[in-house]
Amino acid sequence: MRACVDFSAKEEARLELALAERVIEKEARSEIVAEGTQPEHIFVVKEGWACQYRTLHDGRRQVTAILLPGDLCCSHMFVLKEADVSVSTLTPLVVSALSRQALSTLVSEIPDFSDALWWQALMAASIQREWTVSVGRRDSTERMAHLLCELFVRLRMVGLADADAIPMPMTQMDMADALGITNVHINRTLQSMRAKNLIRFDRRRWELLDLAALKRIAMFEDNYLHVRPGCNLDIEPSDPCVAVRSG
Amino acid sequence: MRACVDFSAKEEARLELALAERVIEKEARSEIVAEGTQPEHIFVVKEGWACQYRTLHDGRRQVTAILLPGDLCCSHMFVLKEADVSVSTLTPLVVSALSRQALSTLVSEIPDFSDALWWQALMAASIQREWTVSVGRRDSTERMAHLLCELFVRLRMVGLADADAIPMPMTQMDMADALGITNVHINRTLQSMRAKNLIRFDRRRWELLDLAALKRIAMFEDNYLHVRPGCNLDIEPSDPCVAVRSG
DNA sequence: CGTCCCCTTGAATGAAGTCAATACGCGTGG
DNA sequence: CCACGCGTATTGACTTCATTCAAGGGGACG
Repeated sequence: MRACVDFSAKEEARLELALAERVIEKEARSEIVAEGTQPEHIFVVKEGWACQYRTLHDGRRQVTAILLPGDLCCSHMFVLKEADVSVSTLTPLVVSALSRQALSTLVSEIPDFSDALWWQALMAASIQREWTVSVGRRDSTERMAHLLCELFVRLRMVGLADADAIPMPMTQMDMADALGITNVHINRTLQSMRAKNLIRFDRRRWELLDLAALKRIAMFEDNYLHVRPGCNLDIEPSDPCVAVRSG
Repeated sequence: MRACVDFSAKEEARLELALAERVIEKEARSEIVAEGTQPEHIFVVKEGWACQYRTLHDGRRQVTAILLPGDLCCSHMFVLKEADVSVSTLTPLVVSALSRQALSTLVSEIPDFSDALWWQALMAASIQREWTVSVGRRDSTERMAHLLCELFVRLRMVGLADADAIPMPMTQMDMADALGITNVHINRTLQSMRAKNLIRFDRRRWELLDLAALKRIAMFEDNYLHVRPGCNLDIEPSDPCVAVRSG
């Protein structure tokens, strides 16, 4: 599922079995996890997008992560006592729920599973760091460009992006809350980017007209997301993104 | 060392032994880890402060974490391929270095050590998320207040803060890079906070004159940092902060 | 006693926020 | 089919917060 550790066929099957155990479907724009509660399960996103966010007393909201297919949701909740973030769907969502029990069973049955969990957690932390850098030190255009590059690479890794376009279910309001900008200013930023022929959109499909320029503007680093050398994002996504275990 | 898991006396001793293996001292304002390199060790801070940051091409810098005594530095580097951040000391620093080997030995010898590592990683991630919220949705005064509250609580947990004051080795420049603000504006923010009798400083010792007000301004949540109920920050720090393992 | 780094201050500028009005697309129900 | 409502996108005018640039101050240290 996540291209980080190469499981054997048997392990893969075991994993699939566990993930098939309890599959849940949620409609678009519904809350999965509420801040302050102690969720029973962690979730693995199978289809659709979700976002993780914190809301301040006065209503200000900051999205802290976008969850795409293959991502884990709230892996921290079994160690920390309660959720410090909320999670809501952006699109209709299909997730596998894993109980604490199921998780520890997997850890004991699949030798490399623990490594996979670590990889995923550290990856998420790395993305989180870069988001801090974005909101702290990039201006609105740079932030937007960085978000688009990140989403492009991540979607590409799981075969959900064309060579030059991505689906975009987020509203401008969602983006505003993700980038720490107001929705009005997001709109203006997007317009200026469209005027420069960097992007174009038709409904919920966004074309990245000049990916190289976007990366340059965003100061997007290719070693970000620790993309495997064997994982060539330029080729068609149908081509399997071969996982090579480091070390 | 980290108040998260209660080790037995024997385990504690084993841990101390490992940490004593290779102790390194660094002078103030020196680089420990450079972005892009693959460090040989992870570090446990014993004394002093350090900061983790990313630098963009054009020199803009964003501090992504402050490392205090008890904190782990760069635990991700054994899983991810190379450092995606730099780390520099703020004060003279004493750290224990652990090789990958030493780390995995500890994991196998101390049953709960892996849990401790997880706790630390998820804790760091939680702080990182809150920093994203800060730079994204808090104004300069709120950010500063939040940083001070966070440092107060974290220092208090390791017995390094008085009831109403903290040491502050960071320059206003460092704070600027941590909060995503310019140093000039940090200065103005601090002055306005001093004028409101929220803080006062004498050299590198900062008094938090009205912690309740600071928390209110920062919208600082007490469940942030997942402070254990048994860990009362109001009492004297000399009083041991008893660790209670959750679950 | 000079130098360097850090802190402080002022004036001008700029990026993003606020408020408010309008437009658009889409599904619902009359 | 059209009117309506609702959420989202767009636009303009104005304000605010923060940056920029530039200059001066103050303490530590050689």
